[in-house]
Amino acid sequence: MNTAKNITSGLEDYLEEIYIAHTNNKPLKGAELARKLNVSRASVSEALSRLVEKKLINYSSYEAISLTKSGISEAKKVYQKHHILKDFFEKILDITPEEAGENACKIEHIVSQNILDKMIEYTKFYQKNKEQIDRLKKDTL
Amino acid sequence: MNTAKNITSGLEDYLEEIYIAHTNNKPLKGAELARKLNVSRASVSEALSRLVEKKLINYSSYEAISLTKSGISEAKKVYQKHHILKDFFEKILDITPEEAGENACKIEHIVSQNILDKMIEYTKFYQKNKEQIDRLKKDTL
DNA sequence: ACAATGTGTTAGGTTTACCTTACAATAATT
DNA sequence: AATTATTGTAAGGTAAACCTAACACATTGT
Repeated sequence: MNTAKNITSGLEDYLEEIYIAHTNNKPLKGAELARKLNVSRASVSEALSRLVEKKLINYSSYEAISLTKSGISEAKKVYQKHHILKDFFEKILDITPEEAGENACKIEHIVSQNILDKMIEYTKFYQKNKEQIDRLKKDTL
Repeated sequence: MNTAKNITSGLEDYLEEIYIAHTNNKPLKGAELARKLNVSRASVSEALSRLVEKKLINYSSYEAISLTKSGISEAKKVYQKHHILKDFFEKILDITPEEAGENACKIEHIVSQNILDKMIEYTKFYQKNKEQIDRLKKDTL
């Protein structure tokens, strides 16, 4: 199978960036994507044709890239993973937003759903009990 | 630069498995490594020559693989990362050892040192305050 | 000792993801 | 409209990981 899902980490990064432009209603062209992801225009060109093959985006030369329905739902998944991780790193581990984001970017492609679910749960728990936990922290460290 | 460090995720996996054999004083041959890592003997053969080039292991055909000094220190780093992650997933997020291990295996190659340090800190904090935190958890969930 | 089993390497391929260079097509500016 | 700038693609390469098949070399068991 090589048609729809089975998206690779590499492609997920492109998809995610396209999704961000999509949610901001900013038309996104290949050259801009290349700049955002720090890759060459040629690499973007290849990646976009793979995404078109997989029917995750609509795209033809010189036009803005747009997501298909299944592209949106795939991208949303990746984006959510990213945010669960970033949030967890920031809130629980007190990592700066930049570092949290960089790590989330890489880990989002490989972490299991189960761990993400537990991270959500733990983040919620922490937020509900911030005062008590922070007090415990002060006493410990 | 292609001589010593700059070890890739792929090679780290080989190195880690060699290190485990090393700490258990079990002589390890290529074929056994292939079985452990679920790759072909051919792939192991290639990986081992890359590790020899990088002076991380000593090895010649039909002999047990051994780590050089710098191999040991590199391997130790990877192994520690693995355990910090595994521990954190098990203890803080209540993930099964298997799943924690699988995730650690992949994430160990990409996570930042800073996050690992915070994970250690948090794990320590948690263990010191287990009762109180667990009580809070029961009240929340 | 010799056949069977196990181990290692080579050669030749694949896939993903990236690159540079060069050129083509489009858009923008003057 | 013509020039300049931007954007896109094609061709050709690299590098890491992996594979299978075929063969060479070693070890083990009878």
